[in-house]
Amino acid sequence: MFEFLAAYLKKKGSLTDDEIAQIREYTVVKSLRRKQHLLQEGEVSHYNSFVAKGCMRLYHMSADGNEHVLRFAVEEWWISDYESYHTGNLSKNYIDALEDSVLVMFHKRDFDALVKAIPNFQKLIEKLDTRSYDASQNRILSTIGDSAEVRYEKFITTYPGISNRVSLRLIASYLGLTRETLSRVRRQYGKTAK
Amino acid sequence: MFEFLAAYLKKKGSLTDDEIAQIREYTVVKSLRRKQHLLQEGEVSHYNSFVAKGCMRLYHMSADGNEHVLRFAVEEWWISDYESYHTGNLSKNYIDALEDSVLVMFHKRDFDALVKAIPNFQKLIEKLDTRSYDASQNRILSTIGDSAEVRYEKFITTYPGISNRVSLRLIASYLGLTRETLSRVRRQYGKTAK
DNA sequence: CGATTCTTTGAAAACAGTCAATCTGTGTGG
DNA sequence: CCACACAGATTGACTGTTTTCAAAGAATCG
Repeated sequence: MFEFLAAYLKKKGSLTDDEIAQIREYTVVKSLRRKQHLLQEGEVSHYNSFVAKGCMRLYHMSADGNEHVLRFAVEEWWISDYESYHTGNLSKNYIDALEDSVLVMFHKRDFDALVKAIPNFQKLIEKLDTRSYDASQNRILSTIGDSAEVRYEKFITTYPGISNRVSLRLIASYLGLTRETLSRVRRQYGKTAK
Repeated sequence: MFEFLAAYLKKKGSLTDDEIAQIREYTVVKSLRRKQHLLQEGEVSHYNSFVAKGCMRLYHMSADGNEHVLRFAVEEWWISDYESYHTGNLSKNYIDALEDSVLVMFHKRDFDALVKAIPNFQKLIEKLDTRSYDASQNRILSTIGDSAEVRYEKFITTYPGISNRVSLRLIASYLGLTRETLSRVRRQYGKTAK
């Protein structure tokens, strides 16, 4: 399964075979069945994980038991609870598998060392970090400024690979809507879109 | 005005006087009167700016003329349209001064070089970047999961230095509410809070 | 196939937005 | 010093949107 990460590093970061071999040394491969958890609230997120196969989700559970999806991650995305990962504090969130999945994981300690040691890897990771930040800003803007219909529309056009793979309940949760509202919004959207 | 940045770098990043002198070489100091713009839609955000004095705001203007505040920045905060800054693409946003302000600005070219050259500076900036990302995640979570009242409450407790300095109209815009709704929410909050 | 989860629908209630008017505080010019 | 203008904040009445609760229909998994 490491081969998926190797191909990714070659394609996106132009890493050499030597560099990739070096990275391989520090990986842990983990398989998760659908619904299994990678992280639970109260644990520290020590690992940054590359999704080689499957679909993962980072979510928060509020006091009244409501789930809110913070992120999805499919093949070639990375996932961790970055707040806990960065600070070492206990996570307030959960990560679980929405499908049977395979992850290539790095302990933060090793990941940081590799980033420092391999300039091409560093460049790639920095690019991902800034993209991720920019995506957050766009999500904030859409959430505070767009109607439910527009938010849904933007989501399925921005992340078609996710929207046709996860349930509407989860998309609604990501968008900050109830499933009922999303259901009604889609009916409307179907009409106006074509 | 550079002295404000110097003190900040010493305090937050333990930079030496030599390092600070080196950084000083690349700064541009700019004063803005209230309501003046630092960046307009369609320009590229080439600079990262440290707020030495005053209060700035980054906002988006939607097609129908609505403003949405993406960020505030007061003393010791940094501001830029990071999406444009990172990618070099034209900005979709505006930055203006909410009060008479003084900025210590770095061209991205120089800023990147300094980050590379001064490890302590790099460490400080990386910490800020991750904090900024984590704050974005928390804002997303609050926006999709909390009621208007709770969002307001969290805002004023998280950013008291901002909430007692900017108008309610702007806080409403930051929270994704109309000023009327925020006004009503506050009346309720005043009752339940004490 | 049965059980479970996901999606849709309906009706009522809660919430937030719009528009228009009023109120408040601040600062300016006469 | 007062009168006035101005911007920000509040209020009321109304409209539109979203949630809630309950129930039923569709799809999926074991």
